[in-house]
Amino acid sequence: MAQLQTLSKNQQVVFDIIAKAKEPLKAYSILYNVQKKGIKAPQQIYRALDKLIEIGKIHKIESRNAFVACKNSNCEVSKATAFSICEKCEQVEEINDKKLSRYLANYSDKTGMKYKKYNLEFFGLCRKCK
Amino acid sequence: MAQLQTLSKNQQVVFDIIAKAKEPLKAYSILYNVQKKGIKAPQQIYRALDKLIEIGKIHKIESRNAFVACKNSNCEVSKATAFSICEKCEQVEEINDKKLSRYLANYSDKTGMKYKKYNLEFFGLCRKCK
DNA sequence: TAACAGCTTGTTATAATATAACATTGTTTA
DNA sequence: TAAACAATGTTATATTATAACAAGCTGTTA
Repeated sequence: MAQLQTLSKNQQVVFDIIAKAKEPLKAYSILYNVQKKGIKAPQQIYRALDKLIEIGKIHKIESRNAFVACKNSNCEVSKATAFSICEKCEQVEEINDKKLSRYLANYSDKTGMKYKKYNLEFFGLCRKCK
Repeated sequence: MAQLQTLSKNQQVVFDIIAKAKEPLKAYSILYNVQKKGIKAPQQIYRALDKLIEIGKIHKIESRNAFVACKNSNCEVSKATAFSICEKCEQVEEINDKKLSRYLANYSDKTGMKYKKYNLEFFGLCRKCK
């Protein structure tokens, strides 16, 4: 069951900007965009980002140091993420594919490691750019 | 066919340190370790790293901003990478699993995107830490 | 051999990303 | 209401990465 999560003021401000954006946003670009709302320091952004990631409202695109809103199972803790990234226009889409996520969630290797989480990033050219 | 690649002086120095390390190395930690060899500036490290990645001798662990030597198909351009990362001891292993790599290399989603590359990072606790 | 192209190096400076540390305020809840 | 916890504000600093420019090496070719 998705838990209703009340966002704090800063968390809501940061989330709204990310959710409205069409592309992944960088922390400092978020910062510049919210300075009129009284948020002045990187720390405030990063704290909000950390919390939003923790509760699964956003994801970090590790290869880009940028953040996107979760489009899949809103409000669920994010421990299984997959993205497609266009190397030309930098458009990022979250992949929502039950088969893929089931495959990866059940994956176990020979080292005996127990996985709790994964992140997969595909790179290529999107339909427009190819 | 794996192409024999001659590394330049700086490239070799940086590669040797990464290859000898038991854990992923950060760029600046590499820098501190090679200052006795005459390499003084970050730029020299990053240039070597870029080249080594390009020719597939090392990989970047994106979630850690750290670098490991390729243990799989040495000297092949790296476009399909998978790692297991222990969240406690930070040990990283490259996963070499034909089935997994075949599955991901052939993966295509409904957006019509053509993938040339992927990177997968699994997180959990290694055998020692769990 | 001179001119050039391509790659690598060296160097200084600076940009971009992220966290430490400390003081304060708000909000639950026992 | 006091203790516990979450969130905020703020200054400073650490960490990661690139820009920009000058120069050296190596092989080609005209």
